[in-house]
Amino acid sequence: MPELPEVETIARTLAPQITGQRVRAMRILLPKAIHSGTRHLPWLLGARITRVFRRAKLLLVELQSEEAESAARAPDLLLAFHLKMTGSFFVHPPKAEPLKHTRLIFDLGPAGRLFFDDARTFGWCRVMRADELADWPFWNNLGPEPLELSRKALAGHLASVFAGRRKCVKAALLDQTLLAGVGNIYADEALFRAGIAPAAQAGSLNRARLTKLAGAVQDILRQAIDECGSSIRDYRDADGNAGAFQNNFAVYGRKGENCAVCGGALMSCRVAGRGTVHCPRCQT
DNA sequence: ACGAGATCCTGTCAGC
DNA sequence: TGCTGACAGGATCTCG
Repeated sequence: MPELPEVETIARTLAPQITGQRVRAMRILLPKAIHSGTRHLPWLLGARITRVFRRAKLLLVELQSEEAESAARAPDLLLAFHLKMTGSFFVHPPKAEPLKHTRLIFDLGPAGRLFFDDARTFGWCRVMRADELADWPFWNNLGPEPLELSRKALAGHLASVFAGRRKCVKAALLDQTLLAGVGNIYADEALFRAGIAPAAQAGSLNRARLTKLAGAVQDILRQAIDECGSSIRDYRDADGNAGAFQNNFAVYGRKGENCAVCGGALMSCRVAGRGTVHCPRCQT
């Protein structure tokens, strides 16, 4: 379940392996993994990868088509991947054949074959011209990056987008149009650190509590990036390494265990349709 | 306009 | 031992 820290880690580990390489061929093993239709696929052939980066939970691969390269124009193509729960990348040797869950293969010639694997098949890839990004509603509706704002600015942003909202704060944190990158794990962890009950109404939180929440979200995301993300079951980065932040979880996956702060039992419930663990004594 | 719930999908695990 | 059902969850869709 790659959230912001996991996608960031994947982008950082994948970039040195594929930047500068050309796409020689592409193989689609699961057609529904391509969300954009196939009209742009031919442009990918011969295109050179110029950048690998992240926005929200999207992994973005920027390319320069052969046509743009010969005309000395800027990179003009973009692959946008959403890994959803089980998407992963790995660069295999040049002749590697697909694995059980391989959905897409990008043949990079002597540099190897980039596999997009995804057991649960929720993940997808959009193939776009770079200038089509501005017309993509999903992209346009994304909220700000939590680590690109100061703590004060993030608190102010939360105050403004949560104002008047009756939905619970956890659902609001998971809403990518309000804030980008936070998923179920880091929402639970941030709410615990901030001492806020997941079911509290978003619009009911005062400025002091929102400031605490803003700090908790930023701290948790920074620490998780420092530890290369969290590995639940099968998450691996593009070097095949597991993250380590799962060892720091205070609540996620710890239902029934004792709260590290007050010693009371951690409770499990459903909030916003998601499995949620919290400490009823520390979070109000 | 907003919010809640169902939906997609397959691997894993608890319980019988 | 082997089967069944619950569960995991991001974004989208439908419905109230």
